[in-house]
Amino acid sequence: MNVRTLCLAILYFGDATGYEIKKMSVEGRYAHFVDASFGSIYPALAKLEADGCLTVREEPQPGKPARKIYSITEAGRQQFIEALHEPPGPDVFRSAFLMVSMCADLLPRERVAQAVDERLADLSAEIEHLKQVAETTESAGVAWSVRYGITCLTASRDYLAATREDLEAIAVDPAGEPPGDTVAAE
Amino acid sequence: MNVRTLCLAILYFGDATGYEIKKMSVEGRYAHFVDASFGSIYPALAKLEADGCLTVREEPQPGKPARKIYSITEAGRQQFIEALHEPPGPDVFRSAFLMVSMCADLLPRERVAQAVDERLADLSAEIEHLKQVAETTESAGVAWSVRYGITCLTASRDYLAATREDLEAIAVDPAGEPPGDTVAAE
DNA sequence: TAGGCCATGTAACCGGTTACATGATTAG
DNA sequence: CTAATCATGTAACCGGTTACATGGCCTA
Repeated sequence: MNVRTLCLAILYFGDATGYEIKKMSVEGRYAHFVDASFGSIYPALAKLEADGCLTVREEPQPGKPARKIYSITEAGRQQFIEALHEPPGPDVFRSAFLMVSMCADLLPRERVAQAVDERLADLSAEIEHLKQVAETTESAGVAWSVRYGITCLTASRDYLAATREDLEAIAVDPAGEPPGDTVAAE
Repeated sequence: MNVRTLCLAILYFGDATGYEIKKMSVEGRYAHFVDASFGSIYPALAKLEADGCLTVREEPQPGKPARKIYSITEAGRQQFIEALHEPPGPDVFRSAFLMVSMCADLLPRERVAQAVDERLADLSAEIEHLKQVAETTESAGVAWSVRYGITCLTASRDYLAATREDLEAIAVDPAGEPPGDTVAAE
């Protein structure tokens, strides 16, 4: 999924400015597709408008640059539906935490514990966020997706909370050998 | 996590060639960090060697280019441990399936069912793969990580299998209005 | 009064992919 | 006979990020 399609997706469900699209792609319920920056969104919107997929309406604001509110056109809707029909690539999960847990035996216990705390906090925050989305959405598809997300994230959080002791026990003893020495003895 | 660190991680646990690193980063237990291509791995290994993080040993093979087997040096180990101490970014989950499920009401039921089938197959394949890794690993950290992964993926698969009817019921009736028209009526 | 939020946009950069070049061996 | 696997490497490209430019309003 590229920024172009993301813009189409967001605008399918309502008008928005580039600034709002950025926010939604980072914090909102569109956060699991591509996290686009201004440097990619503004050019994408301009291109989309030139292609006839969007229309703009400018709303002047005293002292600020005018808000450029984009609306999707029929051509834009069609392009999005087409994109939805394309075979989706496999889901991608990239985790720096996983690298820490795989290498727990190379790290001091406190470092591993810290990584677990952070991951647990991230997980809880995301679950809370999804619960808020669940309360505000009217779309059945979004509601199903949110329940799915909450289920997966909760399973992850619960397992991590229940087994963190096992993971932390793998880490090197802070009083024992300094990190690296155990394996470095080749 | 960039390709450089990935190479260091893989070579920390044993010598390998660029070709083998590629395979591990796509299929192996390193698949959840960056999926690097040859075009990024070979230059990274050359740079790493120039930086004194790796040593190479060439193993000539009749008719094929010589295998260049890389080994990590003490400097390389230190750099990897340092990378492990850096604050890891939040975990990233990117899903085209999620876009389909969120927009289920814009798609024909068969399209949604197909996406569910594919996702279910991906999930099962990955669970099977992790079970195989579990049988072969000797590292306690890898073993913990694999159990964690199996737990999360199983929760995901089970919930999807249990609620797929709900999701498919959201899709547009194939006998009814063609996709797009329901919402397009603005 | 400092910092964050609003709001747009451009240009340089960069990390990665894709395609290319080369070629023997093995499995279907 | 074809396709995949092994095995290395380069060059063009591209989609995205980062940093920059501008500036008023609101909150701590």
